[in-house]
Amino acid sequence: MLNSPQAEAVRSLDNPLLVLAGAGCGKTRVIIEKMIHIMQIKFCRPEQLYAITFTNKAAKEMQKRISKRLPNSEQICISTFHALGLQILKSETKHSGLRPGFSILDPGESSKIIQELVPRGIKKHLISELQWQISSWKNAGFRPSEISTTVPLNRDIYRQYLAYMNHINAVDFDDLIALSLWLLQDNPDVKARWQKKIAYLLVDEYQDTNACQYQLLKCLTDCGSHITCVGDDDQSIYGWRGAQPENLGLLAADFKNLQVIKLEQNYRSTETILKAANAVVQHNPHPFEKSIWSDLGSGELIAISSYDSIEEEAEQIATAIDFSTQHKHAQHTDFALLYRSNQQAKFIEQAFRKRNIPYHISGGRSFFDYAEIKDLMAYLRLLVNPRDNSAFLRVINTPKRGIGMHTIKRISQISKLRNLSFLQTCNQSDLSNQLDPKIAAKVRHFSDMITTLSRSRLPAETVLNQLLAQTDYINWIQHSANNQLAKINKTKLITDFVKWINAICNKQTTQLDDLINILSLQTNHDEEQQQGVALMTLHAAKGLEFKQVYLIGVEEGILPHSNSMDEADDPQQALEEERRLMYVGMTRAKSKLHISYVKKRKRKHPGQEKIATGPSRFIKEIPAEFIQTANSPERKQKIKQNFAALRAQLNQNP
DNA sequence: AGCTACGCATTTTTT
DNA sequence: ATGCGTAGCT
Repeated sequence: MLNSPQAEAVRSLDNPLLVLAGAGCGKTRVIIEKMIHIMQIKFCRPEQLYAITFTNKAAKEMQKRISKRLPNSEQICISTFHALGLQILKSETKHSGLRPGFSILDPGESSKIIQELVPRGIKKHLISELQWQISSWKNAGFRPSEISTTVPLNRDIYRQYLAYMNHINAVDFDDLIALSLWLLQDNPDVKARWQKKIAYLLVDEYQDTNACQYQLLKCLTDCGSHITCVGDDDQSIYGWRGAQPENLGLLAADFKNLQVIKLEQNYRSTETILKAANAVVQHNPHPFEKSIWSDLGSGELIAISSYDSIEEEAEQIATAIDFSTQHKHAQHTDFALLYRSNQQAKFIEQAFRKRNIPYHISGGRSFFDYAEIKDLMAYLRLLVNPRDNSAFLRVINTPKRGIGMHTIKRISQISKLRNLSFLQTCNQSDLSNQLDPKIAAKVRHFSDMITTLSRSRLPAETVLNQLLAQTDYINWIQHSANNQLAKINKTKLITDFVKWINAICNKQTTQLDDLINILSLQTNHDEEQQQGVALMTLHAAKGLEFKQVYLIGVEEGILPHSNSMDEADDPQQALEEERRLMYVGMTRAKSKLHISYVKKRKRKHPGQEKIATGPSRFIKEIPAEFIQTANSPERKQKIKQNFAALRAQLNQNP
């Protein structure tokens, strides 16, 4: 059953709608019910219904939930912002300046391109700063011509970057949104077509939209009535990526007759957890007043513990979870450990492995981060997009075929002179005049293989198998692995990739270029192997819930993170965002929240001495009435139990 | 000359 | 456990 504001949000179809929903108040549910409602009253055809999320995970989850309720749900367009951008760019190649088969580059590749555009000898951190600058300009929706900067050189590099990306027929993640926006702005007829195509637009996690995404939304709906945005300003944690929680306010200014509905009843957490989280986030200024409440009872107090070292923190938590699962009927999946940065997971993993506690890490290293997968992706990209120099550079000598840096430099020079891509240059008939004939033969062998395969028009899975066979890739991987385990793991990686591709091909498209684009936007393969205790960053935890949550490393310098304030142009805003991160973490817990901090922690790289760190200021913002203090009788009792359990275990396996 | 292999510093959050 | 710089090696 929906509560009355939820039901009102679902039924409100005649005006633009903003749903301000607190954590755990059922905002995703509103989106799903609203889609079902729209379909049931036949307000539009399913392919005209668009739901936009930020992560693939959220999109998948939504797709799954709606497929249980509607027969033709797969025709509804549920996608991420980036996937929508891709869809627009792909269907409008006539106007975008891109050619079919264009590549999506990852940030590593885009960094290398910037490196090439910048004067030689520029320090690495300046390059990443420039990359960040370009990204921010795109996130703001600024074209090079629209920028007034104190450093005109940066703007020139931005311009050159866009030109080079176009030359190699590639886009980066930010381009998917920015180029889509510019395309619609420049072509009113295309814009009109898309506005017609989208009968109703629903946006999840609206507070995470950046200026560019906001403008895109405005373009797609023409400030029309058929938009529903769902968001929570207290959960805006992507400011560093250009997200503007101000977009919540802009909506009222730009969309006529905006209706605002608040969802304030929380169905997730106990009153204790909710009140404590609210008390923390109330230290931030609030343009929109919300008062979240719950009728789930007060429940347990929040446990706050301090430890001498990160190792001890990990050991104690592992022991406690072990104890709960063995003696208190708790499931491993009831628990989540949340932390500020990925590296904090390392010690927890060690402690968990020692005790054979099952766990999974989400968000960390993904399938697509493995060099082998990047190699194969680059091969596939090059087949579809012969202008993709980034892909070319990755695979020209992988596996090693005796083509080294100097040869590559030479190919690059010739390419520049003739305004060709690297692969096109390799296909030139006079190549053997330009290079050492022996090396030219090797280069030619490579380019022939690529060209033949790309012309073959074979189905994706066959192409991949051919590629693996002709490059002898698996053999090379096994040869380069230095131990047996690595050999097995890497081979499995490849076979998993092949399986993965077969699965996608069987399900939908066999077009190689579609396949590659889908894969490029896939960051982690969060397949249903989500067993055991969940380990993830606070960012990755948004939208999820767990019976018991451990927030670890809640110290000054970690949460709030020192870098976030040092590097921000507005430290106050950065601090507020860190506080919201704390709020998001706390509100993930349904019944029990544990918070811990460490007294001494290894600091940065130089000299590895441990430095004393204090508990986070956010801990002090939790009213004492909700806290079960570390030296309370219950706490002491628990420590005794844990210690006994640990000793028993150590005695069992000496 | 040009390529391969061994070694040294690196992590805030993500599509 | 990756990416870049400097040696040996063919």
